[in-house]
Amino acid sequence: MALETNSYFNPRGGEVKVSHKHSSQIYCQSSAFNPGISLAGSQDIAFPGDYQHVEARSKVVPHVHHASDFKKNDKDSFHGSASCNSSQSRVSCLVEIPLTTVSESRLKEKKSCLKGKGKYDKNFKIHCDRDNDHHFRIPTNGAHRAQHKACTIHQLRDGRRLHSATNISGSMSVKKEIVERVCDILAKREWGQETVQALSDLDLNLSPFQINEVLKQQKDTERALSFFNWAKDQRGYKHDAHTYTTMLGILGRARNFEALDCLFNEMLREGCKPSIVTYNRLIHSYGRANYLEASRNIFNHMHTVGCKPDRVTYGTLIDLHTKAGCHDTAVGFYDMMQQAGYCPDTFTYSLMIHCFGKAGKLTAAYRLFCEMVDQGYPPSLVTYNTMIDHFAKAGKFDMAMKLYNDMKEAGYRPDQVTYSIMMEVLGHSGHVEEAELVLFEMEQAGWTADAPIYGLMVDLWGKSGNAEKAVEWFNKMIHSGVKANVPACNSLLSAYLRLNSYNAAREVLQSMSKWGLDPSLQTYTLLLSCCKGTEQQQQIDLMLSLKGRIEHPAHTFLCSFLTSEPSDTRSLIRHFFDCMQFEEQETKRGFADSLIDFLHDSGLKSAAGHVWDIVVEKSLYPRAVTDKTPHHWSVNLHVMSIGTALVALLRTLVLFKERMVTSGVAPERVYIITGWGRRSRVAGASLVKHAVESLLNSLGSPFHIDGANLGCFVSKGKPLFQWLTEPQVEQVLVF
DNA sequence: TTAGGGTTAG
Repeated sequence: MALETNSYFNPRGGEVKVSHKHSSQIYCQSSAFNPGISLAGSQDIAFPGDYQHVEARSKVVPHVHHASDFKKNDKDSFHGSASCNSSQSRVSCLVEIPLTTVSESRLKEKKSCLKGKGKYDKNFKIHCDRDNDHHFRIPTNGAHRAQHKACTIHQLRDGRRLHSATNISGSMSVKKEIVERVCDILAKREWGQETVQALSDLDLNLSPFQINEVLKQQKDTERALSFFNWAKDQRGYKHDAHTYTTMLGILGRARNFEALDCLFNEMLREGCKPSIVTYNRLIHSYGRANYLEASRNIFNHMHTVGCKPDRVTYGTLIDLHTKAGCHDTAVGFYDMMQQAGYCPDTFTYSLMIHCFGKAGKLTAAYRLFCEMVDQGYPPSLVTYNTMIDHFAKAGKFDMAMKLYNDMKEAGYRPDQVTYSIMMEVLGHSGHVEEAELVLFEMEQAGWTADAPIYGLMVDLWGKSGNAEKAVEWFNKMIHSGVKANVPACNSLLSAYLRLNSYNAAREVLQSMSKWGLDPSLQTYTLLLSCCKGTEQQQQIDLMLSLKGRIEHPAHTFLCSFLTSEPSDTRSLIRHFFDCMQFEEQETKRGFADSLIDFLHDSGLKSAAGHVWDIVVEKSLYPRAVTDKTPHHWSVNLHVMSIGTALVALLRTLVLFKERMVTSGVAPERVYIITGWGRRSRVAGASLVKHAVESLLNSLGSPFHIDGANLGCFVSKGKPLFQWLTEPQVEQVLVF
């Protein structure tokens, strides 16, 4: 049963749709216009006759939607109303549903009507998609299905054989029951002959719609694919763009790209045209697995096949590139989106605010936040959380608090993310006890602490050097019935390693093993970053003693790296990072940073250099080496450890020298950005900066601090080139 | 016909 057109209420891009979703449902939906309100709710009401219930649902308006009981009137139709209210506006729709039983042929000539009328506050306007009367029409074939439907439901509940789905297509609840039955069969056992038999016993001709509903509920990839292939073999059945898209999404989520490619080719071969959603899912699947180039290739491919990217396509690409640290590319996609005629909405604005914040461009982020408000797009809870986080991490606590209050004023209640942000900021600025108070406040507000929240408390106390409090919170987590997870164990481990309490650290690792928690790449990063100083060998032993149920690639890698001199270092490193393809870039960067620092510290400079080369090749440091302009080159060592910063600097200087030799042109200026340094305790006293400075000074470099930026060394290109060709410098550069 | 896609912290 389809509604031909909707009534649109559109104050600031929000809309209210009233649609006849199905013969048994009326659907009233409103979205996005009030900054203060975010949650959805729905209300089902009893509805006599063929129409089982009317649903008034709102994505935005939480409490006030209303749908009246529909009453039969003397014109042989039902009438009633549905409304959505918010503090700023009210929308209500009067609906009238004729209930005349007509023949199919007559239906085609004369369609029954559903009339809707909008009422609204004076501040907002209603405009209608098709006509000014706010009329919308639905075809309906009335009550003659009711009898059949009742019979089918009865049979389903009876557990007897079902009618063919083609005969019972009229009822949503029956469709749901069929889907549930199929899902039950799939859930009961591993895929096999029994499953196939059980499915064929149902004797159903499932439609692509139903197959898709089943697929959406499948958690197990293999099972989903088996079901998908089973469906394909059913007589008269053909997958459509929806089922292909859902299956592609499942394979993408499981990172099974071989099967994904195969299925996509099959889709094309079968003449099933990929939709915009198909392409968006492919872009997302590849991108989340760090195959960013593949994502961009799909984006380009869309143009060649005439599929115009939409706001979601651009949003996905913006998000992926932000996560990979390629902020400039993300901004490029944002510009492209606008050139393609899409103005940013709340969602896209939030993505870009996140992007600018991650790129360290707080002013640009806030400018965009203000722009979005000016443009009439209310910030969402996510937008507020993001902006608060950026301000807080930059130490602008007054602005963070202002936005926090604005957010509450706009009607949002802080959620777990908001509380986490507040806790983290307090903890990292030395106020761990206040962070505890925020956690209690969170619990009073009705949220329960989960493993990540407990883990955060463990982490904060651990980082403040208080392992006792860290373990106290860890135990609180266990006692509250929350299962420990790997990050929480990592935090406790880190607390002990920080204090050189190796026995306690070993106990944590043993507990992890006992609980079946396998060490993660972060576990190895932690262990590696502690392997320093006089007790280095003891720490290395601890690290190498670590074993999960399945050996982590980092274990194999570090063993072969630390126990003997590997024959082909570069291919070993490359192979390891290939194995880490699906890890988050940030996580891999953390491991690489610890590894290079460790190798540099242990006098294995050559190996450290190889690791740097390969992580650059793998785009783990997309922002490290950039050109401000063609004549202004720079290397950014801002968030690196000392060892990594020095290795990166020397390698980049070699690169700059090669570029000058090849092009025969020296840049006007070259910048070395050290910032305040990740390891710095006191503002302005960056350990990275001092390490870089002493290296440059010891070699008599032409770099110097220029202007107000104390964290930036500058040199002109020509004297730099001369310096780089001096024998004692060349000697240092080769390792 | 119905349905399918993108965001924040740890």
